[in-house]
Amino acid sequence: MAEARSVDTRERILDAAEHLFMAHGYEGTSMRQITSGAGVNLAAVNYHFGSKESLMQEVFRRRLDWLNDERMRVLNALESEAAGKPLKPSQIVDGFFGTLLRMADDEERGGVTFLRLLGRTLTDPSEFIRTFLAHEYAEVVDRYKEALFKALPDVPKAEIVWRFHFMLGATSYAIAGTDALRLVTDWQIEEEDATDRLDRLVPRLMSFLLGGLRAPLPQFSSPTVDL
Amino acid sequence: MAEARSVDTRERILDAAEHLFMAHGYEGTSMRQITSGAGVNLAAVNYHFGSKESLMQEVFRRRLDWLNDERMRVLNALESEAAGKPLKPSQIVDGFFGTLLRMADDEERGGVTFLRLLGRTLTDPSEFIRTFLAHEYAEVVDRYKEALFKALPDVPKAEIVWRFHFMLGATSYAIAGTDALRLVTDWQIEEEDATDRLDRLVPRLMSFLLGGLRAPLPQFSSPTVDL
DNA sequence: CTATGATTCAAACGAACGTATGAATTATAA
DNA sequence: TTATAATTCATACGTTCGTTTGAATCATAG
Repeated sequence: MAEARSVDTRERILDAAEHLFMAHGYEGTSMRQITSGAGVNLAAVNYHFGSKESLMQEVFRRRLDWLNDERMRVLNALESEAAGKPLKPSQIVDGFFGTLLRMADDEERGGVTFLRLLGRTLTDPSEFIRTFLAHEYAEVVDRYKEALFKALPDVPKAEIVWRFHFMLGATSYAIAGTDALRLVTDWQIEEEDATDRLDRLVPRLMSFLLGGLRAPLPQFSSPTVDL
Repeated sequence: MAEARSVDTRERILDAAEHLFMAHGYEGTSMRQITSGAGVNLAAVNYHFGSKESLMQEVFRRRLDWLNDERMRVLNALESEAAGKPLKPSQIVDGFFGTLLRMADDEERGGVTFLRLLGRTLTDPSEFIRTFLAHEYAEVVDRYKEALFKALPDVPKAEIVWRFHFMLGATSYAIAGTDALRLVTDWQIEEEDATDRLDRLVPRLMSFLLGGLRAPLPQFSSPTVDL
């Protein structure tokens, strides 16, 4: 078997695809853009991955396998250290979302490119993508949900699930980077440069997520509560 | 001028496009899907709108013009009633995000279909779409940011802008509907049916957003704060 | 060195894409 | 009714899409 070349080619394709899918989306990226971006022959994608869909899945699997393993490892460590007692919500939130955000600094694991790709893809309309991601995430999400149930016994489970969902949305936007509505413009934030911004993003987002997670429960029945 | 037919045709195209863009995205929807979905000739889109891009913009303009006018109206009313005093954060958040969410019940203004489309499009990679949306939103976002600055004088402006961004993300996911990671499954929330869910979503999300907006400020310097 | 399998390559496939055309049809106004 | 403008229609254009093919090139094991 001649592996030396093919491994290189596979990796080059994955890198190019990751970047292009991030920049232009799945449907908006053509095979020819990918292969020429990777400097390989057009047929290489179908040879190594079978199809464009399979390539997309492999782009995510390469990163998500490590991420979700790491999330599991962190949660297991926290729980064994707690010895049966409930964890702090901040620990759980940091284990799930902090672990994700810290990938931004890890260029070997895709860095900001993959994070932006993931953030944008979570709302992607393509059915096969959402199905694939849901499957990749199912186990780890379940574990973290259970941990939150135990950590917040007074909050209805349905409420926790919703707030998990909201936290995912806030995080997704935080990492999608290019602010959807140009809310964060450079002239507005004079005091920090671009390198600082990422370091500060994590504590910023964590404060927000925890504030939302532990907010007072909503009052359904009463009309127009004035809080 | 023969308006009777063309207005019908225009509207039918916009309705079909709105639904298809929501379900399959901009790039994932073809002109032929749109025209056959609307029951009109293939050439009708280019005749009435000029191009696919212009159609996309018109799909949004039709809804956003009303939404942002309404947001302005609400904020103006609140501010004139407050007579110079700062507004409550809850009033501002409800004016911006509540006004949006209440479109879900208004079938004449697109209902949940448009809300899902908007939620998904805010992270869309296409440059022309983000540019267009940023322009459509610029004025109203600026006014609401200023109101928040005044309502929260002790919070650094940069922090408020970021939290606005986070709130937008949480809201986007809340309305994108099809839970990205299948977090919210039917069997998990037995006590409420689908019709209830939307009514309850607004107070749920409002609690979360306000909790996040008013969360303690993040501590940047200290490593691994244990809150 | 040779044989075998893995990989790369140029070229082509049919299908679908957004758009344009010019004639046919319909509505409006004189 | 007739002239004129607006709209619809079937059809086709040129391009790009994802995928396939079969030969050429490479690496490696016997």
